[in-house]
Amino acid sequence: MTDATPLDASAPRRDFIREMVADDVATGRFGRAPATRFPPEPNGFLHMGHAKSICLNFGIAKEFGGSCNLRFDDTNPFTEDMKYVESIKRDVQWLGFRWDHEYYASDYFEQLYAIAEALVQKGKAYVDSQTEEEIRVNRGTVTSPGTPSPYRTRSVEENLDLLRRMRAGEFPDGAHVLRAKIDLAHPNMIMRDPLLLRIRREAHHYRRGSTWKIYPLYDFAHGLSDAIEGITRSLCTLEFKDNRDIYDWLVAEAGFTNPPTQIEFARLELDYTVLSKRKLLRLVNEGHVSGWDDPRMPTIAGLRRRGVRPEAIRAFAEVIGVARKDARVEIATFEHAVRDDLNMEVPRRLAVLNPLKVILTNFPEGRVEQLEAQDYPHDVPKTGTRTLPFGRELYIDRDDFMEDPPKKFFRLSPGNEVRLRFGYIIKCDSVVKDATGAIVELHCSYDPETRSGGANSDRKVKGTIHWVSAAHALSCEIRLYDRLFSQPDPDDVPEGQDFLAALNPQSLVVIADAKVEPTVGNDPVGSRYQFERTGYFMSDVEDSRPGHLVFNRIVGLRDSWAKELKKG
RNA sequence: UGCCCCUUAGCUCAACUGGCAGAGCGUCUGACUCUGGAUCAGAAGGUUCCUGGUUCGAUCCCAGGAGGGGCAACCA
Repeated sequence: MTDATPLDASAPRRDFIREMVADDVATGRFGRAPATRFPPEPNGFLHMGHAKSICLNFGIAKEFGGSCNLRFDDTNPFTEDMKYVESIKRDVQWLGFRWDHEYYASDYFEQLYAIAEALVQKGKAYVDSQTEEEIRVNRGTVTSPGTPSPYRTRSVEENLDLLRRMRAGEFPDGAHVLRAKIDLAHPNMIMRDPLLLRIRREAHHYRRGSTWKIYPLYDFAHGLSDAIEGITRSLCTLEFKDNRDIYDWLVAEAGFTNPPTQIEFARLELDYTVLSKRKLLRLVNEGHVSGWDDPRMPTIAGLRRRGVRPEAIRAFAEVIGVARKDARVEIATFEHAVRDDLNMEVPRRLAVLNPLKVILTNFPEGRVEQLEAQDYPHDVPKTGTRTLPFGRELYIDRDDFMEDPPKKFFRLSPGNEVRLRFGYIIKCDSVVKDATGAIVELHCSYDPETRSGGANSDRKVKGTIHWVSAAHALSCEIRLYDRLFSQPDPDDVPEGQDFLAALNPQSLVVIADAKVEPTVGNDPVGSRYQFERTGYFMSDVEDSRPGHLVFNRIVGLRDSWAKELKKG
């Protein structure tokens, strides 16, 4: 069939999963359209790793004209909560996907129970009454076979009786457990009589209340839920590779014809952060961040709050691709996707993070000029302009002035000239300091001939810096977010410490009184900008309001000056 | 004393199952010249972990070896 398909250069490159799905379609293997599912457990917020899976599952359904369900894998009553299902639904939709059906594994409990009884009837499952400890010990180790439980040979009648009484709530937690009867010496540990059902007599399930006294384990619930829904390809991460054996065993024993099959792919690992709901939950619970939507969190909610657009996340998912090898992705790859998206979308504005006052000594007192400023650079296919007030007193960024600059410093320094973006070329004449020697302001002169767009505006100077008019600028709070951890792999810490030891104390730096051009004052919250030469920002949807503007740094601009400095 | 997965450019990763090995970042060079800490373009860069085998042809298939990872939760 490959010969029959002409090579199409414009066709997107496919990963191994899409290849397999394409093959399913070509051979009619499943006799139905490709069906996938995204199966989160509602015990935490979704993060970047889930985003990868979402893009994969929903993307395949879309590309192949199939379907994708959202199914909550809610089989553990101790950890799950309705607030998480709501956040998950919101996040999936925000990412730009719509599910065909919304399902809950907890709605399949009755069917699962029927399958359990059927397995018992067939002699393929039994009730074990060993303690948790005994079960673990008797499972053996990776290098030695386990020993069968003394209860393994119970009669079908006794098993059935016990199972029904488990369900009826006659036994306390841990008294009995339902196990598949497979092989205690199986080379795959998963297949050593895996547990199917456990007693949770007192548990309160967030959806089923106290009606159920027994709950299925992942292996028992997952594959069968897929089969019930008619999924064709069950996509999961690499660590479930060994579970595939029990997946296949169960759907076959349950009598499903043409059952779904599992394909594993590498989970996402991102530098300088953690992608584990357990760890993210600790960050939230122990107060290391302000919540699941803290802009430093790699959660979908955190990225959204920070200002990242769903387009950037989807583009990122596409570039990292999917493979069968564990993949640790550099944070720079993600930041690149974010910049790449924002660069083409958001208007430019001028903001001064660390204000240093500049007085133009030869500019008439009280005079205000209106300068026209482009919203987008020449290579962005968007247009727009705004007017910037320009006066005798300005603010520039402290970083843009050096009293004793190194060779390649093209910004302002005593006796040197620099262009003010959209404005004039100015020259630094003198530096004013306070008693401690700290620089308090600069006295400069401007060249009236060099106004932007004017007749003689083409005089060249080495650098252009951003500025705001002191009389017109709006004060604002700026939150500079940086990576949450100070090392690429937060888990790589000395013996006896955990990932919290790698937390970056500088991950949030708040600038209480920055200055921004007045044009942004009435923009709605959630507006995004590039503050020229600084980075991309979004006004915070929770805390920003007229009179108290708050901007989150989404991502900085590529910083080649920092590299220059490093080179020394 | 097991079973399974992985090893490709400086780095992080792709490569549609046998047909000239690709991308991002980084590096270098150039362009624009009012983001010079932005943006854009081009280039350099590979013994595809090692050793054998099969084949006209191997990153891909087979055997052995080395290195990394997953599996022994009544979590998912």
